[in-house]
Amino acid sequence: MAVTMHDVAQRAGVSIKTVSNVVNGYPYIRAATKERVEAAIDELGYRVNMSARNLRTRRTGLITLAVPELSLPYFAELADAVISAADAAGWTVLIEQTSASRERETEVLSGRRRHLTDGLIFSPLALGPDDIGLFSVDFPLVILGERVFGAPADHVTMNNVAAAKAATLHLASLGRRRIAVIGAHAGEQVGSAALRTEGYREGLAEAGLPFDPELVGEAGLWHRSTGAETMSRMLDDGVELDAVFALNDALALGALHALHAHRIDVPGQVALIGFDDVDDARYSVPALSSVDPGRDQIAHTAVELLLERIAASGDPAPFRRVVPDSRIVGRESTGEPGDVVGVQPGGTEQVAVDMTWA
Amino acid sequence: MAVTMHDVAQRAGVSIKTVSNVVNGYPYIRAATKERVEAAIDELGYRVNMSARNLRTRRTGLITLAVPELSLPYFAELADAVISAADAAGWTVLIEQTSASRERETEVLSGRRRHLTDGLIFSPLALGPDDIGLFSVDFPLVILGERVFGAPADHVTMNNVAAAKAATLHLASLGRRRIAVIGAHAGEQVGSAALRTEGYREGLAEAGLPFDPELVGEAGLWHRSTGAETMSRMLDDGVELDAVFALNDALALGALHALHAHRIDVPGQVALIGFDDVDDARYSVPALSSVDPGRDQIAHTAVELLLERIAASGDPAPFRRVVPDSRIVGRESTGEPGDVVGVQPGGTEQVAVDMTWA
DNA sequence: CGGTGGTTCTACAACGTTGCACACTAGCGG
DNA sequence: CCGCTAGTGTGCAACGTTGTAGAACCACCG
Repeated sequence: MAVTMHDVAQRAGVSIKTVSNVVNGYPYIRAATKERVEAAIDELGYRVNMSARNLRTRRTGLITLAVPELSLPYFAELADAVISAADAAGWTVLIEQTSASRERETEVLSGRRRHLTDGLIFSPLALGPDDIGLFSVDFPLVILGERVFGAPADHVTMNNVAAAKAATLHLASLGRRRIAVIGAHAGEQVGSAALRTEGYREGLAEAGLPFDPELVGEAGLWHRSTGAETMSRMLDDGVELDAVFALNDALALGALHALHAHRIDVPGQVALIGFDDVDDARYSVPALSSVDPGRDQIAHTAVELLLERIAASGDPAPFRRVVPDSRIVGRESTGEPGDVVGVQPGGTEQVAVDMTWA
Repeated sequence: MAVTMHDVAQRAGVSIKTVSNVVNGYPYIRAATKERVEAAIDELGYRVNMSARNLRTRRTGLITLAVPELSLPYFAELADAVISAADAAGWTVLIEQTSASRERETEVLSGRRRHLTDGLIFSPLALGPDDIGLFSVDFPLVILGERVFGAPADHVTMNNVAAAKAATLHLASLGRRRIAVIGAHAGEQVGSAALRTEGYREGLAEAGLPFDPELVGEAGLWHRSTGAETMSRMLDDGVELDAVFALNDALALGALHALHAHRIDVPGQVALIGFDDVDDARYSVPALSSVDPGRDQIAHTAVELLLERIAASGDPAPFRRVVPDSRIVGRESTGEPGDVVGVQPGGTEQVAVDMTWA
């Protein structure tokens, strides 16, 4: 049924191995031979059988990207960027959705699908520092996000604290004194919520503004709906505020909805800034100011680090932590035209871990 | 290095084939033997080598979903739904982004990656009826969308004309007389734009409203930016209108932005409805009315049809065309609370094609 | 006691490819 | 004319799994 190298070899009058050599670009082949083989390939419509090649070479040419959900724009855009970056390097990406459940995130690290691909780029949302043992794996792994630090793996993250501080200071620089935050997670010590809230407090302090617990809006899930609910609750409770820092754009867009429903003008009465700079931000009404954490660079770097690990399989090279530059993008919701109004530099750090690579 | 069935067999004191049988759930195995094998598997941390299994069984357990771009929310949500549906059936999805380019769409049908998976769910945006030859392929294929009809493959589509007509009639039922459309493609005979514009004209006719070319806004790409530009242009040109039907939600959200910039109240002065019912629609300001084309059902059906084809590989079963029910969802942008205000039924059609299945 | 049928396990030969080692040719310097 | 190198092509043996066929064993029936 399917055409194999054997068929091609027969038709071109050469050995199977020569066909293999042609297909793989082995240099020492006479031009005439190469042409004959290529002609036979075209005529028969031959395609390499990936399963056989993968079995023989112990490589699949695939990498996995594990994210909570594609219907969250931040992750959809991240996936887009990762797929494009991998594609440019000749690799193919398989996406796993974890729904941010512990069970599924654990499965990503050890489940049946693990062996389908040569490496994993993983953005955990349920697993945390207590699960760090799970991340000591014997395959190339790049961790994304703010939940797991110090695992024996490369890590691409963002400068959450600095960027959140800059966002808060930006609101203060506009003359706002009652700056609320939306999306906090009470009592959490790790993760984006904790880090960004920390940045918020640092920003307040530097601006000489008091921290007021009343201005902290909790929201476990960072969805538009929870952003709207939290904002509504604060407004209904009569909290006085003249600016809002939402810990991501979905929350911000939800909050915007609620502000509108309460007939509050943005940015006239309340200035609003989000975090992530998803595509939507540009087109909301009014356009949403946001923090661009360097998503494209994150995707690009993650793929690059992973492919390096795969290529160097076995080398106990030191693990790296990379933090891209982030930017404050000012748009209508803070009364600006849509420019980058601030940059927080990132950097790269070598993390020597005395753990060898399998 | 890696643990194989051979190692497990040795440890459990059975043959390799018995390990294989245990792993694959073959029933005639003594409980004691099975336990011994399973213990050995656990102790050694054995995982089946997919490449070898795939080579032997001529199946990969993977299917491809080819869409233009994940950063377009409609496709991100479609991908989410397809991955979930496939996952529930034990299959894994590989996503290809085509950027809606002819070259990449052609490659999806015949490129090097084709052989990585057992079947393809393909939503073409560049290829059209003239390329129908390309769709006569010898592998399981399910086509999505409105660009290619009559190809020898299963097809899941939407009732574009009926739904667009219903959306237009809905605007008319609110008393609007000058209903504009945004996103038309002049001169095109196929694709979503042509079908939805056709539905728009039918709706006008049924409502007894005249068709006015001035009310037709062209927009090649269906992005927020083009929606905003087109809407702005029409308003700047002084076109009189009291309602807008945008051919997708991205256009609608862009148009909303432009309407706001022109200080036009929605829905007070202009009622607005989109198409696709993406998640965003619920959270714009004001919330956007839209047409839900049955996205979940589309994803679910596409996976189901594809897996059936894969299972029945070789059978020349008649091809099917499936059209899910679509719904008009009325929200604030048409002055409604957020309910389904109309359903257009779909259906299934058997398409006998005298072409056998490879 | 032979035959029958179900159960449990195994040996062997693929699946289609590539790594390795090697054979052969031609050219060239010594 | 020998030995060496560079260029060109081949045969063989894996890679780790499963399909096929059948061996061995155990009741149980007539």
